[in-house]
Amino acid sequence: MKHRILQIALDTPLDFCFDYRWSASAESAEPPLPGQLVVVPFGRREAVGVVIAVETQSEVPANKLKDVLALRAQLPPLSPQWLALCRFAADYYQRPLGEVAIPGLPKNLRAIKTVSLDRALKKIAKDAAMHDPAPRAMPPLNAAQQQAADAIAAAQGFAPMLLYGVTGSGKTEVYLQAAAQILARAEADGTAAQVLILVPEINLTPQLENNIRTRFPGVELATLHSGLAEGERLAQWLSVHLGRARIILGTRLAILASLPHLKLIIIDEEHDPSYKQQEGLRYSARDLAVWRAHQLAIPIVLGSATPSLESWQHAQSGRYRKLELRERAVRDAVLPRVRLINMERDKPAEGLTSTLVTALKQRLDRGEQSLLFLNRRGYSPVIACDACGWISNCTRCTAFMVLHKPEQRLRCHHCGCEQRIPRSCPTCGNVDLQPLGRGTQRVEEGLQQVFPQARIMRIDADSTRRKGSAQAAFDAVHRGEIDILIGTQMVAKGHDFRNLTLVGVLNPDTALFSHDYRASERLFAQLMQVAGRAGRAAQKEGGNPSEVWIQTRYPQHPLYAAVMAHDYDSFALGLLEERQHAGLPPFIYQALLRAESKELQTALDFLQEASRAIAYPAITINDPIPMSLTRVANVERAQLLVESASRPALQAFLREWMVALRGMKARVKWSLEVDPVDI
DNA sequence: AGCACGCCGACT
DNA sequence: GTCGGCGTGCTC
Repeated sequence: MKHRILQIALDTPLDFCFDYRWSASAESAEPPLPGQLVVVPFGRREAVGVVIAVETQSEVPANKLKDVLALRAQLPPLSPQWLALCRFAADYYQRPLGEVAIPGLPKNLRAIKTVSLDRALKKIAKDAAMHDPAPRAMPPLNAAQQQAADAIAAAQGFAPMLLYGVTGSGKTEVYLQAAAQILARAEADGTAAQVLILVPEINLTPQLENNIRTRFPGVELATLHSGLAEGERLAQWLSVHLGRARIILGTRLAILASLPHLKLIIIDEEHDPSYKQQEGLRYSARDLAVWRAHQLAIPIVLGSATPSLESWQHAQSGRYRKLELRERAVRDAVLPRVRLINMERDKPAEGLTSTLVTALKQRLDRGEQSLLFLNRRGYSPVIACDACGWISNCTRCTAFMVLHKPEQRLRCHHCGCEQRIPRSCPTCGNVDLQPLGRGTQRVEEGLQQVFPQARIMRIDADSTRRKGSAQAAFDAVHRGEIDILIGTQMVAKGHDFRNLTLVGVLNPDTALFSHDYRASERLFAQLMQVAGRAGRAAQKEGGNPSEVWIQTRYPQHPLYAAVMAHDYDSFALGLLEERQHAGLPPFIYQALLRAESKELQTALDFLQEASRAIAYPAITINDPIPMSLTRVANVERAQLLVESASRPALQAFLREWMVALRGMKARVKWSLEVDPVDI
């Protein structure tokens, strides 16, 4: 048979594959294989697609069928397992297969013109040669670490494990030694093995990459994240796809990579919200990773000091095996003492209570470092006129314009629009406009007044806009050139500041009363994480223990009691009980239909119609409501929550629902999110 | 989503 | 007279 029909997945919103004719030619007599890339004519343009199936017939009328233009034969086919992963993700998140499979491929492979893989391959070889072996032994583990590493390495088949360890307990060492054991065993057996390590944000954990390189001399390491340049991305992706890279360090997008010899998956800080993609295909890299481990029958490690309630629940029920690290890895490094400052009694000036100022002063006198955490960038979240009540609303969004003092501008954090700070009130002319509230810039300014001699640095998205500037800033802290660091959640993650003995948390209370039921879970994780920055080195003989001070107006709140006791267990138990009573995840499953339009009513009407589109048992369809941030960039947004106690029932409903919605010819832009995290 | 076609308003 | 606004329809 000289002719075949190829079913091709293309990156379009159309939810089906396209059939193309393939004819044997001089250079390729054999038909293509599923998983190969092809160039095809598509409408009036050309597109790169993935071969899904090779058939002998098509249901498409012969006069509509077009010929495949080119086969990317130089690239080994993507594996059936990879195609199955894409198919699962497409099904589960209700997106077309091509939209899952294609955008994750390097741009150079998706380009119409042929690329030279040779150049990329030479680059890989050169990079590998650059890191010559300078062999270093693994540091000794404590008993709990060793037990965990051995358990991971000894696991057979699909083995999901929750590595629950306090901050600074040395989870990374456990990952690396388990990986070393698995790689060594494969080498002894003469088989190929790859270990995938996912991290929330690669730029915030630069030590890890160096750590792996020195620990695994001669072992090829690939990194996959969105910060790579195109040529680099192709080289890294190829080294993984061709099975050369043995350790793959990546962010969430790495879970969709071709990993032909995958034998172990590790997800560091598994609770971190960054594992959820928040646009396009809204996947959870953690959930896909668990599916992938199940598919390949391999172990997967979910590591955290404050696991997601989903994973914790699985560990409690026995579905995941729980491995625990209860102590800090560095001997004599103890957990910091966490205390509260009642802001009703100790009134803050410049955002700082006298207790915190005294603690900062002590650190300055002793030559130790301090970290202040405030999850709000800018100078003040809003400016207002005392005389007439005007406030700096964004004209395009239901949000305030934030004052950015260094640039002398008001800026909307949602639509990005900016303006100069008005000299006087736009409505009444009053020249005395007041900044209300406090962001990192304002705290930095206040600190400079209180401690004029101190070396103060601010780290947030604004201060680190230029590439590499975040790294430079963190390096300065590590070199001891900074006394007081003030920052947003950027400073809470991963960094191991050895001379840091004080953490101050300035204004965490807003999350206590959020409408988002996950806010307290996130706040707890954030507080534990930032508290964990203190006291990572061994405590000096007779020295003072590290301290964490939390400024709050609600010192009686149970969340703070749990943070003070470093007691995730009972905090999680309480939250899970609440969630069960309230019928919330992880006890039920959700999907969210969003609609946007110039007119709010149009969006709500569409959702109302959608809610009546089909009837289905065991499904709760709630009323459409405007989103909490209703208008962004002059677009009104509304949403409709769908719930079920059964995941299969929800999946079956969504499949039928999507068919009905696509047939509705909506006048709005709509999208579906499965397992939403921000409601 | 792209990318075309198509039918009406205001510019050199 | 043309340039260009975005409604509508198609992609094997």
